[in-house]
Amino acid sequence: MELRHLRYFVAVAEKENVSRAALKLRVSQPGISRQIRDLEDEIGGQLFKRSAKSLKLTEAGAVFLAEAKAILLRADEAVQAVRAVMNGERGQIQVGYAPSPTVELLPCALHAFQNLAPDVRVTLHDLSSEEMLRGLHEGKLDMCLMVKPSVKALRGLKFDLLREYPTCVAMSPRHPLAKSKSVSLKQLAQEPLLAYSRADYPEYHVMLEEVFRLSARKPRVVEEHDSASGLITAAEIGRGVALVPSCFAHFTGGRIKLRPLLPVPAALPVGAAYNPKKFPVAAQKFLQAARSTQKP
Amino acid sequence: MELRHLRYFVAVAEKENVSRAALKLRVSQPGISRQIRDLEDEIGGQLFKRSAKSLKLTEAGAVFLAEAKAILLRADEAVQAVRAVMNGERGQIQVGYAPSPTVELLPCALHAFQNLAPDVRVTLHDLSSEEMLRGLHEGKLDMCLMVKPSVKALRGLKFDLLREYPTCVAMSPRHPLAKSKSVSLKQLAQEPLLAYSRADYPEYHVMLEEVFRLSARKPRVVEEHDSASGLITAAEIGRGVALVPSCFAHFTGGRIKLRPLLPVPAALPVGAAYNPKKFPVAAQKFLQAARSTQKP
DNA sequence: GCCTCGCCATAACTTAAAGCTATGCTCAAG
DNA sequence: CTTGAGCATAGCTTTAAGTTATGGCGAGGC
Repeated sequence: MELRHLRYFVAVAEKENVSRAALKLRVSQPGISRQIRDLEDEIGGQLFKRSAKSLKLTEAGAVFLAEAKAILLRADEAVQAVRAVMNGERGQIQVGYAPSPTVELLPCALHAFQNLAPDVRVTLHDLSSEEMLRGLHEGKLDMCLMVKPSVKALRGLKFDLLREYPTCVAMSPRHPLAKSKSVSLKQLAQEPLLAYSRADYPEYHVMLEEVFRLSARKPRVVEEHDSASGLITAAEIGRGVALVPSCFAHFTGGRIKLRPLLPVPAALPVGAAYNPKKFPVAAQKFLQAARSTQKP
Repeated sequence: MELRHLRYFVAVAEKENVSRAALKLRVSQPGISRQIRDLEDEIGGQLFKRSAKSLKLTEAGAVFLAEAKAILLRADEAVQAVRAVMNGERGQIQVGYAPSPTVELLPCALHAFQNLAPDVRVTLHDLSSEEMLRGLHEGKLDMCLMVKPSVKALRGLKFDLLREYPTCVAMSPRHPLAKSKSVSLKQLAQEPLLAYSRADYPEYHVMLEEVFRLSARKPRVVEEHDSASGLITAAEIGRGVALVPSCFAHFTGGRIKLRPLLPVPAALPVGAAYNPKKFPVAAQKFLQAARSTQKP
């Protein structure tokens, strides 16, 4: 039995007339007659009561008509569904992300993507940079929102810049510097400094050195933390000040104040990394959605 | 797209290997390759990621696999369902019946049929004899449980005898005759008689004449009723006695007593009428079930 | 580093089956 | 009784499914 049999059967059943059905299906009448007979042979009984002038469904035929229509409809829907997946309108993507740097970008991107492709499920994976790059290479991740990795670390992956957050000075609202509009490098050098741990965040210390190259005094790092929340909490209770990207404002609320540093240092580049060799349409749409969000 | 494409696709997807699938399907490997390619062309995208050594489903392919399996299953079930209808194991039959004469037979038959063909729905139609015979001729009814019609009335229909109920005398439990085991024709002739109306039940009056042919005295009909319940109620309150078939015991409970008449008159023949030209398998099974019930 | 093996794709050909034209048969209406 | 609508059958054509033969590609072994 093939779908053709069902298509012919449905047409004949609805027209109760082989010739009309043949006309509609753009094939000859004997062709239909033959296929219907073959179908009846396979099922093992009559689907139509034949009279000289027309044919009517038997009870069994009526049951089969409902079934056949349902099957044909289902087949149509299946093709539609698969095409939707191929067009990135349906399906699932695996997205890695670095929580702190993407605190502003990620919600915006997700929101825009929700409108663009509501039937694509996004699975988020909170991962380290290394894990993300590995996941992209292995094909386990479709895209990652993260701080721009070094060209060497990318090894064939692509990176699209989506945001740049200037580095700011974070401090307790009660800190004297919180009253001024900005902080000079000279002022900063006199403060006890809170930093990310050198072991886990070597790039952060590269950035620190870069900032203090223009300064006579070396930075006085009094504490190291292995997470953004630890760093922020330490700043909040006044153990020192920290250099953080401006986007941290989105999750610190009023706990700390952020003040621009002068001269303005290099900004933190945040964006999407992906493997151009394996970049599903749905993930492309996600990137497109992320790109469409305004850079504030 | 044909079911063949789906069958091939499912086999390849499950084996992740065209050659093995070809072996299982008993066709050559290039044949399968070709059909899969045609399928992909029609859908408009890849269902498999090809590598030299094997092939794996794409995301779209995975979605289509689930759909294809469901469609094939559905098609199988459809054929099974239709075959069940053809075998009279499923479907619907229209059964006419005369309520009073079938009060014992009908429940027995329905019960037996319930066991024999639980998935056939029986639609019951309480009809007059004429309506039943007409319905059978017109094909609106598949079978009728009724008093045997005259050969002339049948006009090509068939009748199978299922029960014979001897005619009895019905009377109030307080009636003097209720104390004796049987009633003689002579005793009956002295009682005021309750009868069905001549207009609606001519056959009943033929029966009355038949019974009283052996009697010197003519029957003294004091009331005529157009329904069994009216007749029984009249007997219950002592307005006379009535000649009714013995099966009436099944719906009168203790309201009236039934006593055999001596000499025993012709019994009431009750059975199934049907049109042999149009006698669905399910209806045949119903008749078979009815026949299988014990004649009490 | 090259060979071999397993597996898929393509090409060319064969065969099965879908489809076409022509025609016959049947029943109903005129 | 004829006519015509409409289904079935027969015989032939064409399409497409299926076959065998072969080439190419990458993994794994020597």
